This record gives sequence, C-alpha cells and structure tokens, in this order.
Amino acid sequence: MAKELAKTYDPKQMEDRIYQKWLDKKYFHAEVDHSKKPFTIVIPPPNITGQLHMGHALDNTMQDILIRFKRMQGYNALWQPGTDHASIATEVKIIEKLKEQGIDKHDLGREKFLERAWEWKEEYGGRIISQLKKLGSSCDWDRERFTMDEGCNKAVTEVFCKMHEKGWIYKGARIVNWCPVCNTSISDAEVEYEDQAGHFWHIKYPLVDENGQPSATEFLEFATTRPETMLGDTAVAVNPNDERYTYLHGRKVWLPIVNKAIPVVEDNYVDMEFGTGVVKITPGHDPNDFEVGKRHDLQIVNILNDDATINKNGGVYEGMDRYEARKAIVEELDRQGLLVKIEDYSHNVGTHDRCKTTVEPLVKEQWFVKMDELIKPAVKAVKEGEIQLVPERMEKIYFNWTDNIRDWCISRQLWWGHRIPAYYCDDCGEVVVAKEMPTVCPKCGKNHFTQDPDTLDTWFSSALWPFSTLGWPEKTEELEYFYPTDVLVTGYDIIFFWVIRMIFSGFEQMGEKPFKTVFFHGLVRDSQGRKMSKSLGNGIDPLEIIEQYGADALRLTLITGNAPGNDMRFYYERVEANRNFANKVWNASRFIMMNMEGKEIPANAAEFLEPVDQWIISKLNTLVKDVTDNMEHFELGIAVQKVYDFIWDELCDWYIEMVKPRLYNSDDAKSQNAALYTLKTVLIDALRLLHPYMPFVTEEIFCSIQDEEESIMISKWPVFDENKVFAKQEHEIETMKEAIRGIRNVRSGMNVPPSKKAGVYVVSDKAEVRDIFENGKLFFAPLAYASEVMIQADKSGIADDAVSVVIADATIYMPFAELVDIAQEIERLKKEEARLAGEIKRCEGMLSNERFVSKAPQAKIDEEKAKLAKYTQMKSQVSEQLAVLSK
RNA sequence: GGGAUCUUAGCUCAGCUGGGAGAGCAUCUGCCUUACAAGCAGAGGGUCAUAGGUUCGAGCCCUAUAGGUCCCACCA
Repeated sequence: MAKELAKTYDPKQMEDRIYQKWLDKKYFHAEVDHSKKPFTIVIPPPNITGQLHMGHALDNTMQDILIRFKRMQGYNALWQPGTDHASIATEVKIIEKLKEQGIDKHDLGREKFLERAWEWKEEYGGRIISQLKKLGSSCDWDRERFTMDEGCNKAVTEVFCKMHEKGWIYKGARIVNWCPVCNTSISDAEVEYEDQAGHFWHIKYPLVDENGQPSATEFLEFATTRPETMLGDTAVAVNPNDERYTYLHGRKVWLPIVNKAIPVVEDNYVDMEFGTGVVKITPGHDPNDFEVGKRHDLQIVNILNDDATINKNGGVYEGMDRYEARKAIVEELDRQGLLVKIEDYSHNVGTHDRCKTTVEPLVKEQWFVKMDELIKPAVKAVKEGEIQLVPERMEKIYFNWTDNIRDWCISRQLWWGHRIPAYYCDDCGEVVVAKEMPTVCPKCGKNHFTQDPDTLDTWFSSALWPFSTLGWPEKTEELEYFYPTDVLVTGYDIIFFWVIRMIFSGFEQMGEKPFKTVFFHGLVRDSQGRKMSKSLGNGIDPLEIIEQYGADALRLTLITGNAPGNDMRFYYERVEANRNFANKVWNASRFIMMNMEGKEIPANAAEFLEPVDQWIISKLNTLVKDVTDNMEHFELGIAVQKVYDFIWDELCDWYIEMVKPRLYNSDDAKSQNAALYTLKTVLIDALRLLHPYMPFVTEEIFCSIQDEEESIMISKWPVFDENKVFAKQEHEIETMKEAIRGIRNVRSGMNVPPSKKAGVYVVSDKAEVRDIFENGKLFFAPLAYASEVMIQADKSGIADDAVSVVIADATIYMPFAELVDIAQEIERLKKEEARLAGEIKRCEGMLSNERFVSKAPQAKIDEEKAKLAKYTQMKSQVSEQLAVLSK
C-alpha cells in the first residue's frame, strides 16, 4: 500500500534526512567479499584548505553516478574517500593567517608551526567532507583517509627509501624554479607561463684586448630581457658556424660593472638568426645557460638570495630587489655608454601557479626523481590500451608529456608535508636515507644526525593514493581485493600533476596499474565562459544552488548537455529546468500513488495487459538496454537524457494521459489493475535508472510507493528482457499517436479551443488498422478532443467539407460544420500535398540512382522503398480529398 | 614553434561507429483539461564557419583556409 506524498516537490525537506538514513544503514560501506565482484573508485582527494566548488561538484557527481550504478548492478562498490594535505596551498594559507596575527613563520619555529597546521586541518579538513555529503556522495566514510595520516606517511617513506636505494631518487645541484615569495623550489609542472609586456635591452660588452683590458673600440652587442642577470654572466656564446664571429674564437669579453674578463664560447644552442647571434651566458640563472655552462665547464655564479634580492656576488647592488637592481644596472650601463637601445618586448614569463610570482631559475641542491625508466611502463600501458583514457584524445596530451619528460624535483622548502627521510651526519656530512633516524654513521661511526629540513612535493604522496589508501605497504586484504581500482574520475588539468604520477607509481610499487579507466571531465565555467575564480568573484557556490534547487537538480545540470572532457558553462536557467524535471517526476509519482490509494494490485494483473501497456513496457525495456549501454561507455549525459525524455514525454505526456480513462473507471477492474500495475512497475524501473543521477528524489518516491525494499540504492538495476519486446504494440500505439498529433495540429492551426469537441471519423480500408483504433478508442477520444469516434472502412456518411488528417494507414475526418474555411483548408491540404510530393521525389531519386541501389545496404534500400509506398499512398489520399473540396 | 579542441536554431549546447538536423532556455498562439502553470497542446526559427575531396550518400571521414579557446615548449 502506497504512502502519500507531499503536494509539492521540496528537496530541502528530504535530502538531509535521506542522506542520514543511508549513513545509518551503512549502505556506503564496502567490505571485502569474495562472493561479489569489486568495483572501486578512489576519490581525487580535495585539499583540506578547500571549499566545495563547481569543479568538485562535477567530479564527485560523476563518481557517485558510476558507484551507484555499479552498486545497483550487484558489484561490491567501494568509493574510497579522503583529503589531501596540499602542502604549499595549506602552508600559504597558514602563513597568511599568522600574518594577520602579526606572527612570522620563522619566529614561530617549525614545531609550533606544524601544531598550527594540524589545528587548521582539524578545523577545515571536515568542512569539505560535509559539503561532499550535501551532494549525495556515497563514499565509504568509514574508510576516510588523509595523505598525512600514519599509513600514508609510511607509504611515502617506504617509496622514498626504495627508490633511493634503486638510484631513482637522487640529490643534486640543478637549476630549479624558485618562488621567492613561497621561498621554495617548485616543479616544472607548477610553473605557469604568461605573456607579459617587458623590454628588450640591447647591450654591448667590450672585447678584451691583447693587454687583458677592455677595448675602447671593439664591442659585442646582444640583447636581454633580464639585464640584472649580467652580474652572474660567466661567458658569451656564439654559434660555431656563424662566420660573422669566427674572429672571436678564443677571445674574451669584458663584463662591465663586475669588471672581469669572461670567455666567448661556441655552442650550437645559439640561434644565428635571432638578434645579433650573440647570447650572454648566465649558468646560475637560466636553464639553457646552465646546460651551456655544463658543456663548456663554466663557473656558476649565483647572484640572488632566496627572496630574490641581490646577494654578495652582486657587489654594490647587494641587498637590492631584483627589479630595483635591474633599473640600477641599466642606468649604470647607460652611463658607461654600453646601453644601445631599449625595445618594447612581449615575452612569456614563468610564474608560480599558486601565487603568480615570477619564478627565478636558481641552482640549488634538490632531490629529484629520475624519470626515464620509471615512465616506461606508464607509456606502455596507455599505448597498449591496458589503461583507457576517456575521451581518447587525452592520450595525446598524456604522450606529449611522457615523451618530453624531465626529472621531477620533489623537494620543497616547506614545513607542512612529508619530511624527507634523509639524515646528515653532523660530523662528517654523510647522507643516510632511511625509514628512521640512524643511530650510527656508517662512514665515521659518530651518532649525531640532522634530518633534511625539506618536505616532499605534495603530489609525491597523492601519486600513491590508489594503493596507500587501501593499506599499502601492508599486504591488506583490501589491497588484494580492491586493487587495481576501476575508474579514476578527474579533470584534464591535472593529467601531469597527478594522473601520470599515479600510473607510474602504481606500476613501480604494485607492479600493476592503479586503475583501468581514467574518465576526464572539463572545467565548469560561468555563463560567459570565464573560469570561475575568486579574483573575478564569478564563482557560483554549489551549496547555494543545492539550498535553492536541491542537490538532484544540481547534479543533473552538471551531467547533461555536455560531452566528456569538454568545458561547460553554468546557467541558473538550466538548474531551474532540471528542478522542474524533479517536480515532474514528483507529480507523476504522486498521481500514480493517488490512484493506487486504497487498492491492492492483484498478483495476476500482468496477465491482462492492453496494447498501450505493452507499448510503454516495451519502450522502457529498450530504454533499459540503451541507458545501461551508454553508462557502460561513460556516456552519462546521453544516458540520463534518455531517461528524462522517457519519463517526461512517453510516460507523463502520453502513457498517463492514455490510461486515465481506465483509472477512472472502476467497473472494469481487470483493465484498471493492468494499468495500475504497468504504471507502478514502469515508474519504479524508470526511477531506478534515474537514481544514480538524482538519488534523493528517487529514493523518496521509491520508499513511498512501495515497501518491499528499504532503499532504491540497494535495489537491482533493471535488465533488458527479451520477453518484453512488443514490436507490434509499439507500432499500433505510434500509429495512434500520429493520428492524435495530426488532429491536434489541425485544430491548433484553426484555433479550435480544446473545449470545442468534434466527431472524429477514422477511415481505413485495412481491418487491422481499424482494430487498432477500436482497441484504443477509450483514450483516443479524449486525446483527440472527440465528442464521438466512428471507425469505418469507407467515407460513407462523412460530410464532404470535413477537415481531414492523412496518416500512413488511415485518414481522419472531422466535420466542423460552422468553423471550416474551405479556402484555408484547401490551402493547408495543398501544402501537405506538396510536402508529400517532395518526399516522393526524394525517395524516387535515391531509388532510381543505380549506384545507390547497387551499393547501399539492402536494409537501407528496403527502408526507402517502404517510405515511397507510404508517401505515395498518403499523397493519393490528400489529392482525393482536395478534389472533393475543390468541387 | 608543436599540438589539441571548437565553429550546428536568437542564447547555451547535444548529435555515439556517415543513411532524412535535436534539447533546454528564449519567442509566438491557444489552454487554470480534477498529478504538475515548476504545467498542457501547438507554431516559427538552422545552405551544421568557408572551400575543396572521398562516398551511392557527409553535421559526422580527409585536406586547406578563417576565427575562437586551451595545452606544451620557450630564442637570449
């Protein structure tokens, strides 16, 4: 017996309550169970600093849909949740907060700082989790993890030590990207290039004469965008093939201001075509120059402090900021007559993606991961399809990166993060990499060590996420059972940061891929196509949308009308439209339940199905097949669109309207019960198909309409049933729909109000067609606004001036005594005749094309033949009627 | 410089392996028909960026061009 639903759809009154019920019932929890097949997704861990934004909402909705779908299909579905410590992002926030309190990070000290950081984590780490719950995410919260919890720490240390032992993690002086504001090195992936207006300073250095002094007459001209780096110049380079400069071979130039002689070197790196063909070489502050310096064994001079002020190597400029120094140096060069000219120049400047500060390339001792061997299985797996990227084009982005891979700088001069497990002997400086601080130095035997102060790149720990969360390095049964995971859902913007690193880490540590499929989505933009950002203030808060329209409407909005991997724009109008759909589902269900009120549907109701019942059941059956198929192929938007169309168009606008007369007629109990049975079963299956997308409203209705099962989320996903294909009934009902549409169309064109009923004659010389209408008379009459329906084999008794509607197998006549304007009706019929003539021409054109007939598939040819026959028949009907009217 | 992607109705976008152009919103017309006006019934509106090519057949495949977006590399 069905319960009653509230009068209007109100997401607010149900969503939190339903979510709490799911939690209480432990539906999200997955345990190892070898009798079932696992289906696993690990969440891209949101930052603890973060607040739920539209990107999260999209990402997690997609995951929830897949998890709920597979759970209903009978898989043991685990959605493994957790959060990320997000080292640099969090550290920056904490520093900001401290600054507000007038506290400097360094005055506070490492230990106290970390205390604050953990407090921060406790305070804000839970916020994002509770926001994910608002969305309806069915994560197994009992298994929530954190990238810096005990297990993940252990995994990080384990990997670092193992890889170091293998020689794949090494420490070395390399040129790194240095952020002077965050005071740390960053990886190549964290550098964002942006076009900036700058200048090109044309400068000349005097050549050194035979006395070792700067020449007054001979100069070498070149240009630079960063004149201050001249303080660190240790050579000038030309291309060895550049004939203009052969005279320079073996000579030296005079570095002004610093006042020393530096060599001219020859290197192919120099482009003869560009500028003067001369390049100043600053190995300490430019990655290319660093390479040149290595080849020519040049000295490296570092001229910058960590905060990008000039250091003692800068002489009188010491202490100046890099840009102040730039100005001062240009002025000095100008004073010395060495500044040739200044040009405006737009060039790409590397900035730190977090703080947007211009990075400075610096030579520093840092820890690196050697990539050349590590990357190989990761390339192979994608190339051979062992890991599938959806959409496929993401492979190109993937390979673009793997083909040009460089060693990964993993050390960060930060405090919040995994501290590098390297220890330095206080006495002899020996480096020991170990899981714990060593007690005795293997070199000198002393026992005092200092741990490396640096921490690891935050992506080092997230690279291990798919297995560290399942217990690795312990051999847990979870790991054995749930790994490799099935799908990773994420944005294409973190392919390099995260996806690739998880893949090679999975192969290296587990000997197996971390996931079978990576399902990418795009960015959610504002209605003008701009990225949502804090600085623009154009961000739309998902929680506000949920508050206003409900999580179900938000979820549907994020999933529909968008192809995988494409960016999408966010419109309130679309959320509203989807909320309206929820309302539609709600009211249809309410209608069905009202009609079930006080009635028991007998067990044998299904034996008395009528064609219209079989029609909707058959339609649903096809829907089940299509939707399942689309979802298996990650076509979520297409899948739910089909459910939407089925429910709104077929179920609500047609089927419900068609069975109303039966529902209102209790005299024919068999017919009424068959209708109720069909309404109920079709609705419930449709709700099941909709549930992954709109979990709350479907649950609320499901639980109200029947109580055999306690939740839709653990009910069975519908399966296609061969026995529920009713092609004949589908054809019958479609014929009637065609007739009804035709009648409505004509009436509307003549402005006949629905209240004005008319007698409707259905004329067909085919008995089976007459039977169709005879069987459906009960609903045909009201839907066709008929006062009376007459079904007959010929036109006897029908007025000549009746309005007519020609469909494939029949002609419908409506005698409208007073309203017909004959001229207008003739006009309409002529248009219809012309349209049909056009169709016939098209069919004939194709069929008379010899090459079409000989090459096209037979099915296609038959289809065209059938159409031709149909249109020809229809046209003759229309012509006949025209002839009658024209008399 | 290399690459990806987009250009379809007024707007925002779908259109899966090539076989007669779709949705939502907006517009127009008529309806408070006892589930729903957050609704119902209808209508108008598109040489699918341009030019070639492949094919019996192209929005879909190929080539070129124009414009937009993005990614990578980065020449001082």
